Amino acid sequence: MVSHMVNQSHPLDDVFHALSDPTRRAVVGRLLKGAAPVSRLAEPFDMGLPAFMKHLSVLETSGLIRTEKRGRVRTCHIEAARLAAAEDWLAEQRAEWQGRSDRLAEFVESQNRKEPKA
Amino acid sequence: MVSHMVNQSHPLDDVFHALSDPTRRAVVGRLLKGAAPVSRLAEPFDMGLPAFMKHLSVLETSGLIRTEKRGRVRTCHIEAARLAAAEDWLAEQRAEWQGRSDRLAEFVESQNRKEPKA
DNA sequence: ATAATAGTTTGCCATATGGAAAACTATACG
DNA sequence: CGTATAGTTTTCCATATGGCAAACTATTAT
Repeated sequence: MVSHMVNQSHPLDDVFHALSDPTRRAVVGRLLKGAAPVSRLAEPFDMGLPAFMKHLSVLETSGLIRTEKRGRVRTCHIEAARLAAAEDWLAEQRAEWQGRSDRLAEFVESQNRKEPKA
Repeated sequence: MVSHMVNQSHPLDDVFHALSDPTRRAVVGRLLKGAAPVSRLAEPFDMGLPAFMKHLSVLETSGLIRTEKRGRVRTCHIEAARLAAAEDWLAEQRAEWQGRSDRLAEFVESQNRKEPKA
């Protein structure tokens, strides 16, 4: 139902979602070693082509891969910049966390909450 | 080195899935700045507490946060190590990609495929 | 003791996801 | 031409996700 869904879909939503599946992470890992056509990519996996194509579709929607069809063969390539986008977000978060000087103080405070108002 | 075949169920599934939602990423970002109780965390979001608790549950299952209840207040903390796990995976992938010496050749080849039959 | 607070549990609903099987399209190949 | 190959589309199904409202529990606060 669209009426109550705000859906400000951030591109990172799709990237992280794409990476949340082991098949798709494996495909990414494979494509990082070089481009490959659909059926060769699908070989290692125990599922039908239609199911596998859905994974490719999720990856392509996320921008992690791009594909092009020549004749009857669709070749898939990695789009490393998208991977970098995810890595960048994580790096920013880590920087935020590492930059904090009051993490210990915060822990102490959380202990103090045992006594609500001192 | 486990990484060249099909991955089965992996904790990374849960971490990336947790990060694929903007509400949950925002919660992570908030918690990186300091621990907080459920209702304070929930304040910025336009949804009921039950829905919000589901997000917290996803985060906790992923290991990205941990929570502890004192009295009637449940305090949530970030688990930065889990964030690092995701970042590490991405860094490994990037290293793989950056380590390849034939990326340019591959790119040129992909360009050539646009011309019918060299 | 009562009431407010902070979460939690329980139903319920619409949509998305991940898979299968079957039928189909479009290119190669012989 | 006919046939194998490489994808694609379609239909169907079970489960998961993300949200709501209402009822409930457990702790403070008055």
